[in-house]
Amino acid sequence: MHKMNNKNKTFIDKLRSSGLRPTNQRVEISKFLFNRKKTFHFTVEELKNSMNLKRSKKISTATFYNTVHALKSAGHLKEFSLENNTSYYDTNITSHHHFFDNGKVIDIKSDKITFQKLPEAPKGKKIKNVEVVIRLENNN
Amino acid sequence: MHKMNNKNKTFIDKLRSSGLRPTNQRVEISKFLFNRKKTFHFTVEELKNSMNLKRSKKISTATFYNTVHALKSAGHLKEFSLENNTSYYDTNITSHHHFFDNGKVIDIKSDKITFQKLPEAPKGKKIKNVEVVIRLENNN
DNA sequence: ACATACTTTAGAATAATTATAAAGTAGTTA
DNA sequence: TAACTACTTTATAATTATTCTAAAGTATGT
Repeated sequence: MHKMNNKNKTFIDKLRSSGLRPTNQRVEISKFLFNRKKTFHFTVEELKNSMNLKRSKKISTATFYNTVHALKSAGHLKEFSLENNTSYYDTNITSHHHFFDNGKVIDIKSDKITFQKLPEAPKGKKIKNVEVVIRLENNN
Repeated sequence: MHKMNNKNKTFIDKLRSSGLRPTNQRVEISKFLFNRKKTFHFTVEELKNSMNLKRSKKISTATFYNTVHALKSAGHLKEFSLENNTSYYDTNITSHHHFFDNGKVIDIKSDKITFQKLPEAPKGKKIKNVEVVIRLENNN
């Protein structure tokens, strides 16, 4: 039994609140995802490659998928899709919006977009969230 | 050489302007997609199944994908993605928005949503389009 | 230490999509 | 029409992202 430092605390909490025991692999993934100043956008494949590159003992694909899924289901990651049949995840789970620029994703803070008019939800339904995607192209 | 009726004209034009010769298969697909009053949302798999169900001679998967792609590239179809790694297409190519309700898609006319505030595009970029997705959930 | 339950992993399975290459069809030209 | 060329269709293989499976490993409570 070793002492746990504060840095790791947060990641471990996210794992626990996702119903996951904090195993070594999961702690490393969680640390990699959340131990950063800026929002991080990634696909599971990208995450796996960048983490495994520097490791002698690789973490398996299934573990990456399982961990990312659990974190997402618990609300610690946000999922979104581009037009390439791949799931992207965002460590910024606060309500916000995105610029899409040729596959590159840039966050837009929620307060940068406000609505003058929004439609009513159909009867029996209510609005869960509103997401705006602003597609960019080059000036010429 | 047979006379072409007006109904077919539109579909054939869409094919030609997509760089596709109007073969039988393509004309039938184009007709199926565009000969309808309401906007049509579909995946290639759904399109294939619903068209091939009533046919003795099936149209191949590759032809569906090729035709849909060309129509999309030419701007006759709009592509969008949900969180299930499948491409959806929309015969409504005018700028508009969507409700997503458990995988079901409902169009929102462009004028139903207006903005009070929108961010500037990053330098060197300009805004190509703005798309809003309103996710729904059941009341209570 | 034991038992039970949860994890990891490699590899198989699946689903959506794209690529390939052979056979078919259309359009053009002589 | 005959011949030629270019474009199409198709079945099938290949690819990519993801999920499933089952065996071996690890953790936690008693």
